Formats: sequence, C-alpha cells, structure tokens
Amino acid sequence: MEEIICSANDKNKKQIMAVHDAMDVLNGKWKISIISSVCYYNQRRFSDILNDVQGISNKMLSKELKELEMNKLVKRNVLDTQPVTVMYQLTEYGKTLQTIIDTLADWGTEHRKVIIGK
Amino acid sequence: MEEIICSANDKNKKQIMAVHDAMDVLNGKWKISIISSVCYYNQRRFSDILNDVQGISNKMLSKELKELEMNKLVKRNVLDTQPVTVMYQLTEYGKTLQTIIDTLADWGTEHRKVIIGK
DNA sequence: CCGTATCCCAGCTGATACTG
DNA sequence: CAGTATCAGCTGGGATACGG
Repeated sequence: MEEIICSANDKNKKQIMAVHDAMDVLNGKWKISIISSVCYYNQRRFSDILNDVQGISNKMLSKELKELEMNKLVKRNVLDTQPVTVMYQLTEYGKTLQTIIDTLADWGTEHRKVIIGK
Repeated sequence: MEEIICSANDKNKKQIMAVHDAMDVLNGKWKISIISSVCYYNQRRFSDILNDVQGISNKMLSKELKELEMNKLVKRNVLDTQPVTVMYQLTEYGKTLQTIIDTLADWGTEHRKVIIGK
C-alpha cells in the first residue's frame, strides 16, 4: 500500500519535472506567442511577427527568436530579395509543439468568453 | 478565392490572440510549474510546492500564488491546526487547465529524452 | 509552518535612433 | 525590411531576517 502511494508520488514528481523541462525552453514573456504566430502561418516574416505579437519590441523579438533558433525550434530563412526578406518557420522539432499551442488556443478562446462575460 | 485567404488569416489572428489571452493568465517564470504541482497532487501545502518547484523562493511563490488566486485558478484553504496548515488546490475553473498541463508534461517528457540523448 | 519585510542588484524591457 | 546600438528605468528575484 505504501509502495503504491510512493510510486504515485514519484509519478507526480516526474510529471512536474516534465512540465518544468518544457517551460525551460518556452520561458520568457513572449516565446509562446511568437511560436504561435510562426506556427499558424507556417512561414512568417520578422515584421509580421512584430505585428502579430501585440506589445513586443523589435529588440525583444530579435532576442527571443535567437533563443528559439538556438533551441532548434525555429528556423531562419533569408531570401535573396531587395531588400532582404527573412522568413521564420518551425523546424520539424518545433512542430511537435503544435499540440501545446492548439491546447492553449482552445483554452484561451474559452477564457476570453469568461472574461468578456464579466 | 481571396475571401478564403482572408478568412484564413482572420482565423490565424484569432488563434494567436487566443494563445495570447491564455498566456496573460499564465505569465511569469513560475506560474505553470506551480499549477502543475497543485494540479497533480490535488492538494498541496505551501512548503510542498516550494520543494516541487525547483529554484523558486518563498517570496516568489507567495506572490505568484496570490495572482493565481486573483485569477480564480487556485483556491487557498487554511486548516485549523497548530501551527497553521495551508492547502492550495485548483478551483473548478483552474481544473480546465489540466489538458494544457498534461500536454506540456507529455512534450517535456519527450524533450528530456532528446536533451539527455545529446 | 506560512508567510511578510527589507535590502539590493542583474538583467529584462521599452524608447529611440541608427545601419546595411 | 530586418535588425543592432545605446540609454535608462523597472521589476524579477535572491538573501536574510522576522512575525503570527
């Protein structure tokens, strides 16, 4: 009986650690919003993301994108145009975040109704 | 045809806004980790959460819990013991976050494998 | 045990301006 | 367009100590 309780606790700890591991990569005020922009549009330019993510500055966007690149979640593509066009998209690995983003979008949609209802 | 593209874009915008709305409540370095602790244990004491959420200080935990209370995601229960015991649990509304937490835990579990694999 | 109070600093962040 | 540079303010967050 005690072992069951114990193993149940261990499982909880693991779940909590797993959430922590996920948040390690998704930390920062803007990261998840940026990912959602890139994710829903498949491809997205710097200035577009700047518009999508309400309130972010170019400095922060630049910084957060770099971190996402370092974590192999986002890929940067420079197109040979004049002036330069830069496209951001999710890497294959980044696409595994889709479920998380969708779940957040669903909850956010419902949450908005609750808030507006007040 | 153009209308389809346009409405598709509108849909993307809405999704991005929805994610943004969700993150509005889940902002802060620790909030999601705290919720996962309270959520997986159903009930959790202040000092337990302090242990679960690796790296958080009592000051930050106190502050974040207050914000979660204000947003009606977490409920605070004071038990009449000596010394006082305080239990935190998710409200009914907070429980609607379960799917998000689970999704994050799943991704985090896989992500950990990838990282350790390196 | 469950916090609050105080001190204090690194780094996050916004604003503005500037470059290729 | 896609950033970088610089300045300056604010806040997140640690350490420590204390109160109910």
